[in-house]
Amino acid sequence: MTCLSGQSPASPKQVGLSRIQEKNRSLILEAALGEFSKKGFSGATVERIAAEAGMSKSNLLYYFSSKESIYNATLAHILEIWLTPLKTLDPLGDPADELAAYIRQKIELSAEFPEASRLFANEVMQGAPQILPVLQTDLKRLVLEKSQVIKDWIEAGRMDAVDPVHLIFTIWATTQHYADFSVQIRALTGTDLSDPDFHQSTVAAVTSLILNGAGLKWPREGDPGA
Amino acid sequence: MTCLSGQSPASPKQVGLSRIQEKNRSLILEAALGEFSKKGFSGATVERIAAEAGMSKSNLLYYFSSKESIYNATLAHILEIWLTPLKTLDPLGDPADELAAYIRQKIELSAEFPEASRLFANEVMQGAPQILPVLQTDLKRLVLEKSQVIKDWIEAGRMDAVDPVHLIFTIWATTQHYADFSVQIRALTGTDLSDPDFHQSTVAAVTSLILNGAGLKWPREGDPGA
Amino acid sequence: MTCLSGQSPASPKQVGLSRIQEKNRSLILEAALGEFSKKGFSGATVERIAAEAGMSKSNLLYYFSSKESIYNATLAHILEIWLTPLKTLDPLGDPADELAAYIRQKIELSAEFPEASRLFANEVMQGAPQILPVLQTDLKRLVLEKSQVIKDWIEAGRMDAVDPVHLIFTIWATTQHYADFSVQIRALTGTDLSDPDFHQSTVAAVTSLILNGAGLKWPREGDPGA
Amino acid sequence: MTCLSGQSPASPKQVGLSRIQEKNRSLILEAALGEFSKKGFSGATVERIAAEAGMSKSNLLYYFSSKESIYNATLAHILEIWLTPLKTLDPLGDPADELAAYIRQKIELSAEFPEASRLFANEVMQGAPQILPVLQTDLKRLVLEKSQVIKDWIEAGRMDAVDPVHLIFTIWATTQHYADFSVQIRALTGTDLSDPDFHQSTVAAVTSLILNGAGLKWPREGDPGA
DNA sequence: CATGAATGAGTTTTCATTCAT
DNA sequence: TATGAATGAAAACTCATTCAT
Repeated sequence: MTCLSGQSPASPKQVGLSRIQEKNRSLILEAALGEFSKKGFSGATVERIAAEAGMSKSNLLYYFSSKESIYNATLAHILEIWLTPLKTLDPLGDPADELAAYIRQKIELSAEFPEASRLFANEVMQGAPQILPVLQTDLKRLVLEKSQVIKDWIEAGRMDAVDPVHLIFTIWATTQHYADFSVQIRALTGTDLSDPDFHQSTVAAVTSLILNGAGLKWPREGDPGA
Repeated sequence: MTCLSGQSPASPKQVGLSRIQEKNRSLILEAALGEFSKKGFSGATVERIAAEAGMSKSNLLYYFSSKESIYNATLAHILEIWLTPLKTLDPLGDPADELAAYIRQKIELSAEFPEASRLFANEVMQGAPQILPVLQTDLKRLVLEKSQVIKDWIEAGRMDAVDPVHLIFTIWATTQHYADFSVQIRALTGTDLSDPDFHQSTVAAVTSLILNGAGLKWPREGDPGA
Repeated sequence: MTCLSGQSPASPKQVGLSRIQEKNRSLILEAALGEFSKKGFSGATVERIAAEAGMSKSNLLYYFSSKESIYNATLAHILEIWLTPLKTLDPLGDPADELAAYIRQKIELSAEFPEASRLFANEVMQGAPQILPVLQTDLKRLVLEKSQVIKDWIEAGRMDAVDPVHLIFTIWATTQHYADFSVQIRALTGTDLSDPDFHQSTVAAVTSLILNGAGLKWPREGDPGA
Repeated sequence: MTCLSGQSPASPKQVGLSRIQEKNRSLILEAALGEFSKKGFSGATVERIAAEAGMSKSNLLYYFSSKESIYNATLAHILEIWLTPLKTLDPLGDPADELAAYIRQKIELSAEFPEASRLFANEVMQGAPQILPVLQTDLKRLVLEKSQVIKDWIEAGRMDAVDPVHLIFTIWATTQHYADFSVQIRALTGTDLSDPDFHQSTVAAVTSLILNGAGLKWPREGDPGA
């Protein structure tokens, strides 16, 4: 993956981090995710991140040499998680099963890591200043690869001729929307993905819409609900 | 609509603004939309907005008494545009035509006002600090009303039994995605909605996916392309 | 009197001011007195003075060319009133009567123009940047003259040998205190000079203290109260 | 005492301040007293206070989070000193001795801390925005208590029936006048309390006036001068 | 005589970052 | 590792004053 990791501590003598270093870096990244996703890069402050991570500003800057490097490390940290589900789309599997599984996984990510979703959305919306290279290389490669998988399914007559890239965009858009716009969703419905019932109805509705839209029967005959 | 307008200049004697005031306010709002959507609230600076609007910082603050009031006025300004399309969904029309028209309009908005879309997304993602009340009242009322329209179509057997709210969310998510994530889209496809071809293929793909997903045949028999 | 008057309007063609000019200058001075005495020179703003005077900032600056010139005019305006009572101290009168009358007048001024008193106090406390020359010339001459009057009374055996200057300072200090510290007085007693009863008891107490302190019987035999 | 202290630095873990903190806070308060008493709250600038205290503006704001908090801390700092003398008025002592001592102490404070006196006067004259609560509680309690002492002396026939509150006000007014109006006093007499001779003559004159005014012989028989 | 529009200098405050220990 | 102390650059906002009409 194109390098996006934050700098190492000032004295990089040891490659292997000590126990306490490992723990503090992790505390910082967690705190940073909260702050950056809530306030954006400019709105977040090093001081609040440090406070949230339970350490002094100075100490935080011992681990990450600048605000930007914390931000980059945070992005790098979530990007991995973010792109994993698509990788699992299996060309040998059944199109409906594969796409349904993908959608389900994406919604699960939105439910479990809404802050990561918002951080990512924020970064991209502001022009992807940090991760544009990653998008242009790694993500592009992945999308091309999986588009081919879908194209193959289409050519094999196993689903309708939907544009694979638009299909992928639609899945991203829909699943991430439930994380990114959760405040709006809660304002309109009184609930959001953190509620298991709403989570389940979301998975059902989105999967059904997209799969049927792609000419795949869903839910399958005799398949209850999900 | 729940009030969200920015303050008027110092002497509000006249409701109708003078020519020059009208023009300057409009210049400011345009500049502010650019800045806020690109940098977020905290990242934007009054100075850059003023420069972009072609006036001094002080003069800008003569028209809007604070950064926040510029932001609110900008939000109020776009909100109207933003909510209009859904209002046009006609209970007496044909479900497929109505939904297709709605999707097309939303994508057109995304193409024409991507910055407005990103500003709105940003606001909601940060917890909708300014517009939450509007979401909870006006938008909620509108969504409930249009959900009922869809429900009626379903009960009349004119479309599949998709959850109306999820259907609306899916349309929002998908259409806005093309504005909000245009940098990512451009990184992956080399183009975006500003390209008429891509615009058209997006409308076709999204409409087809969602309408077919809702059990509505699309494109109709003998309907070429769109 | 050493010159301290504010500048005349921009076009000084006419020495005699028009009716409306006269009225506006007077409105401004009144408003300025309120503002300056409440907030001090730096804390007062031209805008608030203008608002209080019921005109636009620009118009106010048509009458007085700068904030400082308003301030000077205000000071000049009150100084006359401020120094008048001492001038009336009559060498031919009875010491007790004269001093009692002076004290009564000073307290009346404090009651009627507490803002003027505070403005004056403020100016002096900040080093009398504007009126120092007046103090050094006009006021000094007056004090010397009236000190001599008191000295004469002392030499004539009509009162005790109190230092005339300290006597004058004591009268100033005491009488002005009731205006300048009225907030503290109200916090401690629940009332102040604006209450006729308190006004009267103040006159009685202060006069009695100072006159008896100077060896003058007060209140006189058979003189009820005052 | 009703709370009026300024905030502590960022990490308030330790109640006891470090050596360097103690020193810097004290430098700041001293500089602030000078600035605020000379220019008033609005006229003073954080930058000048910092310069006077020999540190950068930013560092000053590391110790006090805002201009207002410096101001409050400064007020709190002087208030203690300010109210102490009255507390020493001893009901068991001789009225003349006690009052003379009180007057002497107050004039000494005026001589030693004229800036504190002016700061206090300024605060009260502007409506006591910060210390009104202190006046209404602590100071009021103290004044009531000491008024009773004086009343007892009067009832015991040890002094004339002067209103105790007015007596206290007169003492405050007179003694503080020599600090607050020292510029005027210097303009009129060519000297002020900083001159030992003038200091002494002031003590003599004021004490004599007030004590004799209250029916107390002063100076006592055979008591030379003071 | 009056006002709306515009501005530049100054002021408070925030904040990432550096320094010393 | 850890932190308190210090700082400079930038940002929002204020306000007296000027300009044009």
